[in-house]
Amino acid sequence: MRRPTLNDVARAAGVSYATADRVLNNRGSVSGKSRRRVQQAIADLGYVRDQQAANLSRRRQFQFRFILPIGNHSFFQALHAAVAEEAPVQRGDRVDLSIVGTPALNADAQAAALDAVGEDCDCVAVVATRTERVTAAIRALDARGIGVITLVSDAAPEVRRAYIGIDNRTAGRTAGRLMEIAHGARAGLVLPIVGALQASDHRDRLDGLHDALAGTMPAIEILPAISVQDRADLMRDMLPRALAARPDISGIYSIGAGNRGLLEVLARHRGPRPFTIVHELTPVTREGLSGGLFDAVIDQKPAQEVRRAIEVMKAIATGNAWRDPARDITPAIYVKENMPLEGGSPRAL
Amino acid sequence: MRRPTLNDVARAAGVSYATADRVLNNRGSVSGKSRRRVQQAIADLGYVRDQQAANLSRRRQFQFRFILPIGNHSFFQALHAAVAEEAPVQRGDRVDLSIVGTPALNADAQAAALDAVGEDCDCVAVVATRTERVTAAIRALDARGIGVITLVSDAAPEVRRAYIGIDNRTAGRTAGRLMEIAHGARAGLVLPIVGALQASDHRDRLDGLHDALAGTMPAIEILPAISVQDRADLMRDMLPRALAARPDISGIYSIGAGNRGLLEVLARHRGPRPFTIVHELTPVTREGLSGGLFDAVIDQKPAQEVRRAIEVMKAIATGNAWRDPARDITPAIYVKENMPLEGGSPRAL
DNA sequence: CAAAAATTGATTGACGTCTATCAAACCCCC
DNA sequence: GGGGGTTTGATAGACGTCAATCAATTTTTG
Repeated sequence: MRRPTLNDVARAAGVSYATADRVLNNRGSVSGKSRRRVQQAIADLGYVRDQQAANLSRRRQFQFRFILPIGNHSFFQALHAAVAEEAPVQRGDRVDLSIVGTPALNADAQAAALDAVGEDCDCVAVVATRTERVTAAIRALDARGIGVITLVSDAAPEVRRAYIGIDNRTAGRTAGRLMEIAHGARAGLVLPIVGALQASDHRDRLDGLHDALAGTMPAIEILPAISVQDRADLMRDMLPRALAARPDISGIYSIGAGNRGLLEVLARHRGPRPFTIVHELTPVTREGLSGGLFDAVIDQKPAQEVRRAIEVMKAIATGNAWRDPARDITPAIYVKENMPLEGGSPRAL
Repeated sequence: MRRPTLNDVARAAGVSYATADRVLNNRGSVSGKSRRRVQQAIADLGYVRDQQAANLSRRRQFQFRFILPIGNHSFFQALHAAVAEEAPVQRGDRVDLSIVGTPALNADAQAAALDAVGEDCDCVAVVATRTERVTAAIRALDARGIGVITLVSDAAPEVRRAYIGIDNRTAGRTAGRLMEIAHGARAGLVLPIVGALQASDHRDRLDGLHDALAGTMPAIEILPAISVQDRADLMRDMLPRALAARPDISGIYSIGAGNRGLLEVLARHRGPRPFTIVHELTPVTREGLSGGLFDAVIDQKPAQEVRRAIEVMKAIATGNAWRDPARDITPAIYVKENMPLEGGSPRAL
């Protein structure tokens, strides 16, 4: 019951190993008859190429580079940690991961990091900004034969090979639906809080919120978004004023970061607490969920995205097909009860 | 910049390949001095054993068996499909998956399937029932050196190596929290629908619902559960009567299967529609979500569970440590907006 | 029919690790 | 310092595939 090798295939097809190899890897010239017999034998025996032996023989070693924003956002830190955690595991499978950090939202730095990718690199994943410079840099890399995928934040779709990340408009719609559920069939007033409206992901989420709440009856209205630059201090400053101005606010949708400030403001808030949705599972948002100050977290599961990215990068590097990631990467909804445990250290046998 | 091999390590440590190998795989006898020098060299060079070459050389081939319930429940079909889909992929990585179906909820058949596992099998995953016979069968397998993990439904924790699946009580609590959110701060009446209360997963979910809604103010009350045996026809029969008996029902929590019937009943239902939560993303529940008759689906992401199970089985078979799956396997909440697309065919390059 | 071209077979040496064997070198103890 | 045990080195043949070479055979072509 040993699994068949290419030698078995050759024997079954009545040809030499060399010919079977030529068919399998279509190289050299093979007559139609031999080709058919080999393919038949492959089908009959259920032969599947041993990837591990193949990789060994080809001395195939993948170099993948992740270009990630650095910054004190917990989300980026989590993303970074997720890549770092995969590195030693992948190392044993002949895949080397390297990480380059760039200042967040800096298109020049990103383009520079892309340009700096060496020839030995097989594929690049970048948390992209959608700018001319980055588009050009990605195109240049592709011309050098190095595929680029985008992670978390997309670039121009025509230049990258795949995008691994959630659709932010969908995320916003999901938040809107939760708002609607939380309002029952009552009217309401939702305050969106963004980092900056220039950021396309924030804008998309806000658009999604509008999509979902348009035409609710009775109406759930949406206030103009306040911008806190993803900073907790600005949140502490601006949010109380906004809440004071409109005491009838029944929902808060925090689209970006700075949620430490949000948490503090809500803790001090008098009166009925607005239904509060925030983004990304981080220490702060976990605290908010457990403490009951945040009602729901919309998360993109960065660790899963990273694993998925590596899968797709392998497929690109080997020229195989891959599953369209858009199908299974959707924003996750966490409430207090289904929030996953933090950490997750390996358990000894 | 080739990655270091064990030969490089030996050279750096100033010992022979044989000695380095003895240290790495601790076999034979090695002096403390040599051992230290080799370990130092491993650390210095950042040597990581090439798993693929190692597997090849050991002719390590894993045989994993999945023992799954058969039945016309879409969930089990999805689980089956998920395993079947992984099979060819894993095949290329020297892992053979085989599936054995047993009649659902039949402990004898399950125990028989466990007993029938051959010596060449390295690890077994079973959707278990928590019964004496199954416990004994698992223990017997373990005694033969074949580890057993449970999938989706747990057995006695002391006999299995790991459980891959959601905590059903948590799932029930999650449903309860959604109910609470949907009720705003209003009173309500929730009707739970189970397959059978003997099934521990259904009982756990129901308990979770009670946990979450206990002490809500004003009270959200929970009716006694009706049992529809996971059958759509019984659902069509019993549910309308239950709804007629208590027109003030404001929420429905469908804990098991038979949701085709639920969908039809809700479509015909007059008056305000109860907030409806169901389990498992299947064609029927997708339809319910898109059509707006179901409000939320709690899903256990079977495909992800299967991949996770294979990972853990590999770790068990090789004697490595594995991550505690309980940390990241939590019930997912889907609403209409964040529901993943069906299918997910591979995309060509 | 002969020459040219296409196809095939046989073989070889990697790739990095595992496993085993045998002889040589070293250590400790009496 | 000699004997017994322990540690070490050197080496070789797998594992399944890749990639290449060269000679032998078949087919095509003029």
